[in-house]
Amino acid sequence: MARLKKAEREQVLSKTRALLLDAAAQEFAREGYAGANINRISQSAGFAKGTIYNYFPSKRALMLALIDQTAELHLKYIQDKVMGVDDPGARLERFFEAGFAFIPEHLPQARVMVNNLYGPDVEFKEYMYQAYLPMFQLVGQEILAPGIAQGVFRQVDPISTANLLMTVYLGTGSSVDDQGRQWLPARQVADFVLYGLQRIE
Amino acid sequence: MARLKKAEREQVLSKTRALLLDAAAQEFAREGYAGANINRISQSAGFAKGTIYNYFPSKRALMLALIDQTAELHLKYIQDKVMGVDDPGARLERFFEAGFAFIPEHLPQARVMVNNLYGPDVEFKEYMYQAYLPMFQLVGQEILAPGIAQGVFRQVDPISTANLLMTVYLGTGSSVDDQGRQWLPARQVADFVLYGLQRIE
Amino acid sequence: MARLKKAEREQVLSKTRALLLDAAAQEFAREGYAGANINRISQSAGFAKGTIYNYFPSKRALMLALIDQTAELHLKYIQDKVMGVDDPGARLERFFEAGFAFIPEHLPQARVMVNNLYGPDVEFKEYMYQAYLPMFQLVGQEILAPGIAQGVFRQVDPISTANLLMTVYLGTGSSVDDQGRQWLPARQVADFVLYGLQRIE
Amino acid sequence: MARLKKAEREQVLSKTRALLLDAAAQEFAREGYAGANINRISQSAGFAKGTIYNYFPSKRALMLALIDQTAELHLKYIQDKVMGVDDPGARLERFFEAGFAFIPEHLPQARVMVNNLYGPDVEFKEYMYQAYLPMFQLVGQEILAPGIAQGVFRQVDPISTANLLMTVYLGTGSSVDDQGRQWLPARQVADFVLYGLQRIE
DNA sequence: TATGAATGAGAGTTCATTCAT
DNA sequence: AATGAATGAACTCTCATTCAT
Repeated sequence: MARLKKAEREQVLSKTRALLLDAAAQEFAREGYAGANINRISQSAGFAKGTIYNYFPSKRALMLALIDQTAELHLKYIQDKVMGVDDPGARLERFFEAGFAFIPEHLPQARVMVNNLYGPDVEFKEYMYQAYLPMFQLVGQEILAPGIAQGVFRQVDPISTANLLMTVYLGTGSSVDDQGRQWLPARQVADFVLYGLQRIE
Repeated sequence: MARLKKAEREQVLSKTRALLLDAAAQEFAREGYAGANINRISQSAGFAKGTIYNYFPSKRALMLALIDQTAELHLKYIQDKVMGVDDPGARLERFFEAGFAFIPEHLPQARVMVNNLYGPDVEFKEYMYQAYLPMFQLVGQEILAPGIAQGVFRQVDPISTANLLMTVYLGTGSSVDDQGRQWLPARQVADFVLYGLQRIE
Repeated sequence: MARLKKAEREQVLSKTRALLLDAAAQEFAREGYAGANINRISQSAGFAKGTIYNYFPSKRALMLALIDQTAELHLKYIQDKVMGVDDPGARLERFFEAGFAFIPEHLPQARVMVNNLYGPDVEFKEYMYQAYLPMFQLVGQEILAPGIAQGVFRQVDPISTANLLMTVYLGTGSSVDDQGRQWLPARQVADFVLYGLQRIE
Repeated sequence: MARLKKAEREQVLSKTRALLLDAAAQEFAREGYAGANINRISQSAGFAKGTIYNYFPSKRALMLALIDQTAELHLKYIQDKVMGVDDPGARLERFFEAGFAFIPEHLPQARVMVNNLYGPDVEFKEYMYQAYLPMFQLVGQEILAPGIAQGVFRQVDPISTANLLMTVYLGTGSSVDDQGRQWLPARQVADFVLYGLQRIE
């Protein structure tokens, strides 16, 4: 039997892993963590029941890996766009724009994140905060703080406001129906927040 | 004919029911719906495991009953306070005030509501919307609409803004740690929203 | 409170008992013994759950009482008609005639008897044999034996043939659909058996 | 790809299935359907309690599979012997002979069939009729019809008489005690029926 | 690495039975 | 005698996980 070269093998491995994580996202999104069926995940990814345990030691570990992957993906998706401009107001607009664009493109992942954030499992919730820390910091340090310093935004506490913005973003972003249509228009949410942050001259 | 008088019997029944719903709220809050153990609920309410089925035909029905009970309680708690004043701005302040006060007083119930609202179970989600419709209407028709009409608030769409306010309220309200301390100060959230609604002269 | 006279009280008691046995017959017929619900029996007889235990100490005892009652009723129904004539051939005809007439008139009871006779519960089966002994004897001693003695029937073993006749009767008699219509015509079964017993001259 | 060769795997699977069906037959025969314990079946077949659900999706499905298997086995057992001779009278003798021989060799299965046939569960009853249709047809079309055509049997309706014969066969065949001894001698039953069918010259 | 049969703890639910009233 | 709330054993079924191949 021909041996795969190391690089090839790793590619196969990581492809399998990605397939499994993707299937997991869909299952977790549809059924919730407790209701998710790990055999079904493995099979809908195209593998047999047991295969998933070659990649993740347990159902919980699978969720944690999915959180990690999503947080990274999510940040990368938003960060580039936000940092592409300099003005804090424009950055905030970009944040909402990219943030809301991310959701329909990665609907299952987004749903799982929201489920975890507002769900009962404290381990997942804490893990989420760790994983999303960079995004909190992006909002707090790269958008709000400079905006306040430059007088673009009114004087608010950057940390708790970052929190608030994230809450609004995630809460409204998750308000999608089964076809992924948002019933709280992104534009309007962004407008509301921008308005609420603006300095009155 | 029953030996207990009708009134007595009904009192016992509704007390048991209330105990069970209370225990259910705690269990659902701690474990989530899927993770909740219905026998444990019955037992932590002080009954044997079978007893709960004398009151609720299934685990799902128990959750639906809890949603109903909480929505009613929640509305009553907030409505009185909101309607106690006339000015729309004051009403909005009262709404947040009472809303945030409700949460630590009924922490398990509040958590369960948020879990359902942001959780994966669509039946529960839809049931929640039905049950909370009166509160949506309170915000839209008794606070926002008159406020806009009187020029207290700027021109926004009352329906989707009611939605947004509810989202902010629930999203931030649920951001409590295990001791029920809110890490997004209610005052600040309310201020932000009030600021965002105010008309600029 | 007016006391009922002893006779009246006994009448009420026995009426309640009869109602319960009747409801039991229907439930057992529809659900089988194991599937029968004792609360449902009590309630469909017009009483509360617990009442049935004032009359029968257990579910098994209820079935045994039903077997007793039915066997007695069944025998009485057939015996009179059979003994009303003298000729063994006529008696056999009467036996099938009355036997098949009994079934649609007491369909639930008949079904329960057949279930027990061909069912897995050996206690019930043995109890049935005891309870139906008089009917076996009716067939063997009042129909077959004199018939053979008089040369009306051919020489067969009266005991095992009685058994066979009962089997044919019960087996074919139980072949009724949900409206109680027999799909093995009684007339034809009787003819077949009579033909098989006749002496060839 | 599975490591066992396909043929090997299928053999293991069908052996396990057969063990489970056999254990099921014994349990159903002893306890009846409703009283049967599905975990006990799995364990008495030598497996853990969950294993049975890898082979049958539910208790009902297990029973249906058992009916199918038994009907097929039963038919094959009888058909060969019946069709081995040409004369309708001989065929009828063979039918009873083989039929009665089948029962002690497959006692649990036979009992379950009779339980279903005379039991309260209409779905099982109907399924039984479907599954045993070929045997009905064997009796009607390969034994009675030619026998009547050739003048060996008297003029009877082949369909309802087939029904009657099956009833007699099953009813008397099931009259066995716990050691499998028939208390209605097969010979005698067969004789009776043969006698009843014969043409009187 | 992939497989899938086997495992067994644990869940929701049913219901015969008890008993205080 | 009648009631019906309470009980808890027992049941069917699910599924995360293991492991021999």
